[in-house]
Amino acid sequence: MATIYDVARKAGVSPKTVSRVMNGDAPVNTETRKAVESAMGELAYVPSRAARTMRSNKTGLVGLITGAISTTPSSPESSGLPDLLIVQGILHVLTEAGITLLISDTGGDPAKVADLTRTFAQHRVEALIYVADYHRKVDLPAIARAETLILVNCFDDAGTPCVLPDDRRGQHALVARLIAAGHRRIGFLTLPEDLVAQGLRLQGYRDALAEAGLAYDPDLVAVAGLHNSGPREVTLIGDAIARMMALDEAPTVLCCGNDRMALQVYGILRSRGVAVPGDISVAGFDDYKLISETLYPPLTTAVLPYQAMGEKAAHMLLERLRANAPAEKENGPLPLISGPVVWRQSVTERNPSAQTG
Amino acid sequence: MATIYDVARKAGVSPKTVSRVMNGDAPVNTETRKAVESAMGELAYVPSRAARTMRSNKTGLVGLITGAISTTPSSPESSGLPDLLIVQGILHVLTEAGITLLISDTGGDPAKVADLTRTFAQHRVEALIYVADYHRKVDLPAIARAETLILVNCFDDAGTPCVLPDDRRGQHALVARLIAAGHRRIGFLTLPEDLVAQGLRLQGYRDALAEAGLAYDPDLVAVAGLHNSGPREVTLIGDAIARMMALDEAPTVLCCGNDRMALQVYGILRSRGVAVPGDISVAGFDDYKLISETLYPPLTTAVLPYQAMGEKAAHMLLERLRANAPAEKENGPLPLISGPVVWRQSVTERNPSAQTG
DNA sequence: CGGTGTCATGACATCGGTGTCATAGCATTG
DNA sequence: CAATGCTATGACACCGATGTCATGACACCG
Repeated sequence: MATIYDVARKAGVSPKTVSRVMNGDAPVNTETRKAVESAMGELAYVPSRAARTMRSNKTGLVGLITGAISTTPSSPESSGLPDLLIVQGILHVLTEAGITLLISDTGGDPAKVADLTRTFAQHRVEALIYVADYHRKVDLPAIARAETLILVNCFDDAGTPCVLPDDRRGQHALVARLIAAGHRRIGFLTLPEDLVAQGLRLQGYRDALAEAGLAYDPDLVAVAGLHNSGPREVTLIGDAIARMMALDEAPTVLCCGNDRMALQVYGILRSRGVAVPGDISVAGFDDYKLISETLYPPLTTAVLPYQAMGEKAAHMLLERLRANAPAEKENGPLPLISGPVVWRQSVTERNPSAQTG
Repeated sequence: MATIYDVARKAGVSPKTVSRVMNGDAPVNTETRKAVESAMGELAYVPSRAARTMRSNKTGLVGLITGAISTTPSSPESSGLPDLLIVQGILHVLTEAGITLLISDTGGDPAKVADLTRTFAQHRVEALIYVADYHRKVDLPAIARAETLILVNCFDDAGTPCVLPDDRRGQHALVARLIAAGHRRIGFLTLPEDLVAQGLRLQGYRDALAEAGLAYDPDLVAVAGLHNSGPREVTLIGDAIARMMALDEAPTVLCCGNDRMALQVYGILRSRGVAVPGDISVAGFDDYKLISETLYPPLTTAVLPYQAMGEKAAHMLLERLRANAPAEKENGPLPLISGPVVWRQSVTERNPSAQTG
């Protein structure tokens, strides 16, 4: 591979002049520039980042870790998707900014974090991003010390900067929209109770009810999600639905903890001869398009903006890099990213005047 | 950040000796070694890859590009998932091998490939991987010249090494298994005709029929998939099903082009009062667990082993790197990766003696 | 006891860029 | 015309590792 010396010799100038042509940091005579540029072209010269890094201490690299990072055991709600979508969002923004992403995966083994971090350190990454596969608290090994570090889809006790989904607001918006559509009895089949998202979404649900002056009825709320699909979850959901449908005032719509659960609810309801949305409406959460757009009828759901979270994290990172502010512990409000409600045909409009929202 | 000189000074030795301790490439006195190691520990020394790269010309970096690479327009069957799963597979293997992956995304713009490739070249990546989001032919810009390059989920005319899914074998295995279960009239709702996978899977379908001595009946095959979900696809699939069900000898099972289509088929069948699998069986393709495990009843399907394809590609890469054989055009048989059939409750066993397979 | 081999270590050059400083050439200015 | 300033360029050192070679201290052997 050609070096700056080869180019310099071919163009009949000094290496430093070639450097100046590349970086434009000092005036170069037009003819000299042309000579250098054609020499670079002929030799297919590509400057070496390694050499450049040696002096400038700027690598243009950022490290990203997905998979297990916490030292606490984790409950894998993991479909493996969210973290990948977040990574895509980060990738777009950073690529645009000329930053190259080093990506590693713990493969589920938290013990590997130390190794990966060291590898990143060897490459002198300018910052680290950790992406969790579902909204949760993490317990960071104290390795990623002084470095700029940003957490996505997770948070810790130390106040490390993070980007989180606004589960509460999302559920609130969805339920408010259901109410606007004329629904008053809103069943809620929640995620497992140990998930952070579950508590927040329940709050959002209650917020929306309170805002509309509706009473909170515990009979309409049931923990019905498990961490994985399977016959046990089908039973759990089925029982919850049966209980709710048997109420004096049965729900007119079922909010599900996520789209995956909604998919199960479709099957369960239909196998019992209950039509969606003819007999009862169904709503999800996440907007996994693979499910929400494909279900028949298509699913009304709240967007969990994974891609946007990734983009937000990338922007925060760029800002910090420019400001040269490493790992500033923020005590301001956390950046909570919320997504819109997507209205599809799985929910009936009981109140034709409520087409807004 | 501490350098090898700092460590050497602290330990009272020469930098070269520190280097020897790190690399173990020459004998070092035990006491000297201990002194050096404790100096490294105290200074939290991490060697610089950049400096190391300067002499050795080994970077331990591999570049990966996803998104549009081809200069030909593409039809986006893309749910965005496959490429991500493939990347995960690659990531696991390469991380294990101590190689760090530089990942970029064209964001759908083929024009960016040149930029990305140049960035990778600056980092002196030792190889390039391109990952497509669905099985297709690509038309590579002639940039990634001499370098070791591997294509995943796609192929080109130039004979660049690639890893592809064995669509034909997968469909063959699935249909053979259906036949073993006693099914004789097997409907096939295929993917759009312009997809490479469609032709291969249709061949697999015919292979299995021929092998069992069953006649191929064109009435049982319909192109019913579009590139995206939506009312048009629902209509297409619905019409195809109606036509097949009205045949003198209606199918007892419907094979769908992929799991997403199967999900639609579930909805369409049930909205017409047709029970799955009571009245008719359904099979998919891909084994997107999010769908196949969650559908009610769970979906019988053929695994499209994206993760395994990624792993295979990574292994091929490692082998080439070790052999130092850049971009050898292979003319041997292509590595086609096939996955198993996953048998779930969406297909009835009509022949109780056929529990094998 | 001198020659030879092994062990342990250091001096020095080098990889490919860039920062610093010097300098030659020419124009401008008082 | 001498002093000053700007343009364009090069010489040289340096970033932090490692490859090459030299060397001093022993041990072993005949």
